Amino acid sequence: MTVLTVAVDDATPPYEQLRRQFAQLIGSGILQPGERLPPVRQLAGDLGLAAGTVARTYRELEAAGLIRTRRGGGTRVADRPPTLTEDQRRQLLSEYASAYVGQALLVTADNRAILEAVQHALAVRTA
Amino acid sequence: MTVLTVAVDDATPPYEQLRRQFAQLIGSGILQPGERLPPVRQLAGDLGLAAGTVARTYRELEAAGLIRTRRGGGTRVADRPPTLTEDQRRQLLSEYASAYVGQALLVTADNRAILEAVQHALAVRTA
Amino acid sequence: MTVLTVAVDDATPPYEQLRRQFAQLIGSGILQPGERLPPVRQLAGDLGLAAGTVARTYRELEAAGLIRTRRGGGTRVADRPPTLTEDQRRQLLSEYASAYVGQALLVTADNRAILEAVQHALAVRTA
Amino acid sequence: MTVLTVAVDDATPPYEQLRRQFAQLIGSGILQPGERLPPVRQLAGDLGLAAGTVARTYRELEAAGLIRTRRGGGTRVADRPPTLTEDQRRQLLSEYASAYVGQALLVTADNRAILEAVQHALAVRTA
DNA sequence: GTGGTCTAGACCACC
DNA sequence: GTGGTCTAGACCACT
Repeated sequence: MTVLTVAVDDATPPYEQLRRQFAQLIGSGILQPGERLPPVRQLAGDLGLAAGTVARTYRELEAAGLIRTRRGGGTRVADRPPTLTEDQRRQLLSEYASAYVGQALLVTADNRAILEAVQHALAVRTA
Repeated sequence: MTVLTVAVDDATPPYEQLRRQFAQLIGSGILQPGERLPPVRQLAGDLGLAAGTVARTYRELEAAGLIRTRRGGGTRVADRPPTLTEDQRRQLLSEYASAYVGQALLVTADNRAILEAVQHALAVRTA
Repeated sequence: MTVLTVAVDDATPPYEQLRRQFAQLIGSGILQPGERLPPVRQLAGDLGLAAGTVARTYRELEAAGLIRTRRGGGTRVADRPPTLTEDQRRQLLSEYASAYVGQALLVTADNRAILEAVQHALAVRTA
Repeated sequence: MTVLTVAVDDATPPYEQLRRQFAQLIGSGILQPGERLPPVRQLAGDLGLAAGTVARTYRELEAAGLIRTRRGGGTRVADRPPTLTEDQRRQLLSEYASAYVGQALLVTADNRAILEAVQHALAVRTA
């Protein structure tokens, strides 16, 4: 679970950085339904955060239906994480791609490299 | 210039959202060297922000060498925006791609759609 | 910590006056690595400034790598403040000396007094 | 007269940077009583400033008694620039030296280099 | 309690 | 008219 990182110098607050990472891990299936998340205090210690900060992340993930917390039973990925309509999927994917291309163009004018970087990332993620 | 937007409900602070957007517009060449940026107060009004917030965005862009401001003379894109080494380019591109793929997998498991969305965004941007 | 002062009638803005003073205190070792800086609001109150003004000073010092701030955790001198190349050192020292001599000549034509004032200041600082 | 420079990226406003430089040139005798200063518009053009900015510098120098302006007669160094008491001289010199030492310590811990830089600057100035 | 950000409006420096 | 800085106070994120 040490895939998780928090960049202190990022203007985006830690609880939100964490939330996004969990959302990705769950949405991509790397974290499977029913799988256990690390205890709040342990994760907080590992990342150098206060427990309350991690607790807030879990609270927001639960509100979004991505995880479920049971008293004394730890925190687990929800059995059936909420889904989107096909239209919403397309819309979001298009926005993400546009944002990525915007960033990538800042860094290279090479369209081919921009595509290959995605292929590479896909290969790594779905390995 | 109304391509610029600020999402109030985003945890990332407005001055930083704006900064990133300008960085992309400049890096991708949509804003050309020497081209004028909107006056601080006008942009602030358009976006519903305080002038100081936009001023901070401009200040940070100038510190990064992307723009050049002259008191009383407006704000323009720098003549020679700073460049990166080839290694830095590759590193950044790889990070961006990884983040995009992470988001995309949240929304679809279809690798082909993930790539096509990038191709589409490229087509639009470089049109 | 009341070595710090802000001259209201100086054309140099307060945030910059403060920044320079801290830079000197840190660079000369009067403020040691790890040592705590006064809280933003306390310092602001002591100096008759708005909190945001002091906050800006701290922000710029952090950007320069001289200090390290942690949300909710106060502000401290960085562990390893950044260093300069030998060439940069010589260049800067030469500029500072030239500026000093320029000021001193305004006030006395006595070369010996100009040197002795420096010796005296050195004795005080490194005491 | 091209000894004069204005650093655009300095937080100290141009009119004040200029004022200090003239004060030094006059106080150190490099500009002699009665000697002519460059016309406002010419100097403004050379430095890339608006005429009003230079005019303000001259206005403040005249208010301080360092120069005198006569209609149609250009601007000249005052015949008897105002002087300071011996105590004021000592006090100011001490402050300047202290500021110099503060800056220098930021850049080198070598007391000897700090003194030699002053000797060098003196040699250049009084050459 | 500590730092970060934002607003609203004011004044200054500059072109 | 344009950018820069400051204030005063509010709310948020974090320890």
